[in-house]
Amino acid sequence: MVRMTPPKPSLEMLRTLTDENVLRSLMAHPRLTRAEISARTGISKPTISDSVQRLAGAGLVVDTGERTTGRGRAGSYYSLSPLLGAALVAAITPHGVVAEAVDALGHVHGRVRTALEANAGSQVAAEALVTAAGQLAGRIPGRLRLAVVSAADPVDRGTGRLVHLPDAPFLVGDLDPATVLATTVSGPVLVDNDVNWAARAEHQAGCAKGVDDFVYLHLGQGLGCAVVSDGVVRRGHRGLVGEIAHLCTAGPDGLAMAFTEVFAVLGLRRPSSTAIDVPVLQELLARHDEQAERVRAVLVRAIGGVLSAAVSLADPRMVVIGGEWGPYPGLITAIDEHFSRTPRPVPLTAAVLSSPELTGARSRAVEELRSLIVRTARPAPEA
Amino acid sequence: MVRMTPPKPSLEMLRTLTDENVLRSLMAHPRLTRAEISARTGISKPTISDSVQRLAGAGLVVDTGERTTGRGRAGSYYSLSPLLGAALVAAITPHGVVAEAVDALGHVHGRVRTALEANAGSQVAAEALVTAAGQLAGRIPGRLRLAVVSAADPVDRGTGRLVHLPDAPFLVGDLDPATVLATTVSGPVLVDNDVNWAARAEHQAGCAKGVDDFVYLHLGQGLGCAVVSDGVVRRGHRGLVGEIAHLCTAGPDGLAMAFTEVFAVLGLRRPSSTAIDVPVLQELLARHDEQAERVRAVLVRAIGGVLSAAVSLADPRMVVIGGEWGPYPGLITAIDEHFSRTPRPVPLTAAVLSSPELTGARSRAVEELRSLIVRTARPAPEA
DNA sequence: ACCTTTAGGCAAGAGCCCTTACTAGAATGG
DNA sequence: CCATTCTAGTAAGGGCTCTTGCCTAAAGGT
Repeated sequence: MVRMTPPKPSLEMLRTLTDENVLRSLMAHPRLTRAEISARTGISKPTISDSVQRLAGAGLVVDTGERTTGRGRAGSYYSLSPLLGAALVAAITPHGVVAEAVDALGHVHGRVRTALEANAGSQVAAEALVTAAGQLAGRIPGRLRLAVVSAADPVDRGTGRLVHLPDAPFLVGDLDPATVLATTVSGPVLVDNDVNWAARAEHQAGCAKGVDDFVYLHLGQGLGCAVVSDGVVRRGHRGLVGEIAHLCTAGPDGLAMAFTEVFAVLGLRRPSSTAIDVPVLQELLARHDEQAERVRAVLVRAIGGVLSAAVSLADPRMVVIGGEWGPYPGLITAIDEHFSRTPRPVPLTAAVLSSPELTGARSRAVEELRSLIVRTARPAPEA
Repeated sequence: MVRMTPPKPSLEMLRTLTDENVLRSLMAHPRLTRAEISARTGISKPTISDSVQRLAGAGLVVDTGERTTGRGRAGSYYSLSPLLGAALVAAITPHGVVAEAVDALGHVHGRVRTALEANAGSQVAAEALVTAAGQLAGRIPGRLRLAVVSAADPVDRGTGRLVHLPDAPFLVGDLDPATVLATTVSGPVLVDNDVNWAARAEHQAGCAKGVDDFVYLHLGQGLGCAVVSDGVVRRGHRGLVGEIAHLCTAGPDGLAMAFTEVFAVLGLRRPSSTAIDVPVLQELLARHDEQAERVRAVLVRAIGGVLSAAVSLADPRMVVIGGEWGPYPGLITAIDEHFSRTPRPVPLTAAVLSSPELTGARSRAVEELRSLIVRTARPAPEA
């Protein structure tokens, strides 16, 4: 359903729109003269001058003091006020926390890495997150106005909390980023799982660039996937799109079973855990004896079953495979070969980005920060 | 990615927006005085008067000649011009063609039904469609400005043509509604399959009203489903979302096989066809002997496998079951019971609407016609 | 007959954007 | 050194839209 009620027209709306044009121009280009903004937006010079004056008065935009050089009169460069603040981008995995601050221009202002011991627990992760956020907050001129968090666990869409699904590993553990960051970050905290952010990154700058419908299959310690439909990562009602542990597929002897169950039967799960034993699996994928071939064939068919579901329910233009062991060279070609014999084959590609979850979260953070700035025509109070 | 470049502000834009407010008001209410429009939109009376005068001059709006009665000065009623035309809504199944004309108010102006003999072929269906469209075009004051077509086959999203997938029945047959209707309909022809339209209908007015994430499972002669995500029916890259014939699920003896294969093994397909034999299946669902129970158990488990895929990849808030034999009372409760023992159960409901595909297509037609009218009201963007 | 109520019109005013024309200032070229 | 040329920015005026406030017209109630 499209918007039923168009917005009420008013002169204030026009002014706001002009200001938005100016701000967006300065977000795309670090410094511009009023004449350049005018040329870029197609809005007349006097109108731009008015808007810049308004925005400068409100503290959103500052005269940098720099001047143009070259023929003609020197122009004054304007840019976004540094006090507009930044967004926190954080990725939490069982191995550690990575956090950075990013401003409305998309520039990264600092990066903090905290390693975590295995099984350190969500409490420790939460502390590492807060510490990192605090350090970053001290390094930037403004304050942290929002946060975008990637977590290596399913995320409840409504609450932003990490959720534990049956028979799926709970890698990070019970954690509520919004609560944890409430004191350090003044605005909204957006949380999603790493696979979804990775898919976003591959969509914007990776192997799925420009592909508006694709599926990203993550094969690592956990099993997950992301569904990008009409250019957007779809999350579903609770945010659990792509939690494929229980997807019905083919196991050994052609028996139907849950995807995660296949790994259990093959002995590829870590002891007393529902997580995949990645080292064992990688070692197995490297071998070429008969037993390894047999296991690999089972895996390929199981993954094929998952892809048949993805093709049926998402109709992707391509399938991207990522994760710790998914893009293993021999595996992809084997899946591809199996897949090409199915009734609806789809091109298969390995993910190409490193730390895609951070890239994806960062792009969302920049987007969100920009729209926050445009929405609130108000300067961030000094830190 | 949200819009990067906001629209350029101008007074013309305000005027256009005012006109759109007026038109949308008159689309929601058949006749209104200028004062009523003003009250409804919150825009001042003089502005509305200007706009109505403009639109009346352009022929989009007409003074009906009627006047208000009651206290106070009598006001003139205005309404949309009947010459604005209508949209064609058509549903094509192997059994026949149903077509109607609908105007911008959502009123149905005529309905034509043409029965088709079994296996009549797509040629005959195309002729029936053209004939029906021609009849309807003669019954309305304006002309047919667009068409929305429902077809009981998968539809290619890019071309609007019906496509034949391996191992799925090709019920209507090779048909290109856009070409067929080119002479009768002056504008765009939107085509989608009946399951997607049915899901749209259930979303807007049926059992999934207000539910922005759900899955509609169609169990009839063909097997299909629709995925509604974030309030919109998702179609995927080629428009083949929901073509679940090859989805890997559990068959007899717990063997993994394609969904449609289960029916083949159970002997529930029509002879030398990939279509489900609905009468046989219905008869079987009504029986209660041991063999029927056994077959039913297999079906329930197979459908359960499909639903596990839907839950994993779409995370619906609910599952709606429609189709000729899907909403069979005993079947739904059996699926529900089986489903409730899975790790991620989701509420199950039977579809409630009759001819949902027509309802869904009609609502899209009205929406599209309205937006077409609003678009043509604004000055044509120069080439 | 008079009052109340409502639709609609008119006039004044403010705001926003645009065009045109002008001024200011910096590099270039003789 | 001065004139030229080119560009940034400003000023003035105009057109357009929306709003407020007041007025008239017309119908119903008292």
